[in-house]
Amino acid sequence: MRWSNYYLMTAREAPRDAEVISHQLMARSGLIRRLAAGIYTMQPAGWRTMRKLMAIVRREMERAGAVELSMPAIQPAEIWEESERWYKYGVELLRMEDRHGRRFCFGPTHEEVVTDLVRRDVKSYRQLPINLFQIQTKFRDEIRPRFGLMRGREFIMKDAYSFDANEEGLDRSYRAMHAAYSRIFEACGLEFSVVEADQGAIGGSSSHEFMVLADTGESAVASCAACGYGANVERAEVGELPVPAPTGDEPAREVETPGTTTVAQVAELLGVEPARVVKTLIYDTDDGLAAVAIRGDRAVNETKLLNVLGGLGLRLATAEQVEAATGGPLGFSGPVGLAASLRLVVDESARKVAGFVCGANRGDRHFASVSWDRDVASARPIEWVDVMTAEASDPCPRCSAGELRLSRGIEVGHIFKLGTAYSEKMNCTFTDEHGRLHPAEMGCYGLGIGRTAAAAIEQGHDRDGIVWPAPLAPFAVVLSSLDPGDEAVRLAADSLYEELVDTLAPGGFDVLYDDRAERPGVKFKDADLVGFPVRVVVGARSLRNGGAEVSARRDGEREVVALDQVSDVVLGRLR
RNA sequence: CGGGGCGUAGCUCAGCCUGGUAGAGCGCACGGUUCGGGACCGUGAGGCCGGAGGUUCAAAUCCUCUCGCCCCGACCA
Repeated sequence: MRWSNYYLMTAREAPRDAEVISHQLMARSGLIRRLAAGIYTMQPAGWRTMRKLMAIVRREMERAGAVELSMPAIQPAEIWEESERWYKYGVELLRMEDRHGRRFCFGPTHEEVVTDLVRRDVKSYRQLPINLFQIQTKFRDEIRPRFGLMRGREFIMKDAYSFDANEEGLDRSYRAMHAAYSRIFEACGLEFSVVEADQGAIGGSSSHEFMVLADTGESAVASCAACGYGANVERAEVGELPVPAPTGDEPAREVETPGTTTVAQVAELLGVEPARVVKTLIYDTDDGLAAVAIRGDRAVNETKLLNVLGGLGLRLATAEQVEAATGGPLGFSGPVGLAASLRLVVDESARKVAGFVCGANRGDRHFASVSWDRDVASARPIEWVDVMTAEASDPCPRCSAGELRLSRGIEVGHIFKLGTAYSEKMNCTFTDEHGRLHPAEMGCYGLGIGRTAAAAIEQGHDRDGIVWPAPLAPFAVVLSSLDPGDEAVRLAADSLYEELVDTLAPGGFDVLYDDRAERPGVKFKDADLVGFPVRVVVGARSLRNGGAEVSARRDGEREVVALDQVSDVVLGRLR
């Protein structure tokens, strides 16, 4: 491809709305152009990167036995009502009506469509397992799209869905996808880690996220260097925390604590460590109010809490709701004397605190030396749960040696075991060898194409621009002719271009020939900005020096190479 | 949805407070000088100052409404 005929326009400045580096560099290097919030055109060079990534994904998916198809983006409401997600998915589901008033949505994911397809085609265990995938445009009406391709409203995703006859089969399908994803991200040259994830609204029994590690990532990950445990912070467990020393069997007593509405204030006033204080939060849930108690030095993990309490959402109760539920003002709630009708869940970590301090459900009053068994459980039910947010340096939940480290990552892939959640609701059943009907065991596997490309830039860039991993670069090689007006240079560059194309094409490597009538500085800056892994420079000077100059974007290492050696050297650099 | 901010040339922005001829840099076109890390000089094209309404002799500027966009929070397959 000759740059003079191509469509690749670079810019010195990034658009004002570009906040993260990948967005800035994609915009500056002419890869993407914003059309509306979270909606982007893939310009030709950007689309080449997407196509390369999609080719890798296709190759590895097919190698893992998945079969490609293409499902509609527009989906009728009926199947979403069957799965009940028409009601549960919320505002992110872009709904619409056709001219007859029939209701549709623009698919954010395709469990319903694929389940509807398979239930019509698959009748027997002999037809299983099946794994169907597509690479397709999705739409999610994100509350806050941002960061360019990292969190768009319209975006390209590879989604796969497996159907098995039993759980063992699902395990196999899941492991095959796990392995395929690992190969994909390795092939892309990305540093990533696989962590346990929260299942969220999609449901199911198990899920893992593939995280590309980057400080700008939107997801927080907890991991243990000692044993390899890794989990999204939304889900991360915590090992045994040190417990404050027990205080003996002294009875609970009420103490005056004027104006102390925070754990820190109470702890200071009473001269105890915050871990000895148990804080009680009142949450407003789909099923009414619920009280949540946790050690005072720790934060509630609302994702875990939502999983415990059920429903679609929760929020902290208002001061009025707190007062109505507990009889005391906000800031003085506690488990002692709470109405038995009010649901009480307590984090396991608080269970081991003997003789704790808690709110008295009266203004300016706390209880001290409280015992769960003696003072709370005797009067009402308690649900012991894990709703704690993991923090850095917490003990690892899996091994005794390690401690948790928190880092940030970009979620580029997510795999789920769905089990029979959809197949039961949508009656996707097959006949087993004994003639009995069973719902299919399903898995679903998503991989963000644009997000992966953006993550590659977050991981690979420097002051001058993008440093692509070679497999994802729009072109593997840029050939810059510095003096296109000079007959000798032009002839040498032209023939070098032809030769490079011939030599590299069989290996799947492509060449962009910068034959533009631009000054050398412009060509160098553009080549660095767009980030072609290998650069070949031909100019009057290089010819005098004996040929062309070959250099690598990543380390800048240059060498002058005789013209007839250039293709071999370039090929060597790319492998 | 709550809080904050911004919409002026293709891009980045000034002008607005204190109403009176719409500006700069980059980019673009043409001419010239340059030519190995985003050159320089000259000339030029390019704007419903997001939209609507209002105040005023007069609105980019003041007021109201509205649309779009960004940030923080809430929320989040």
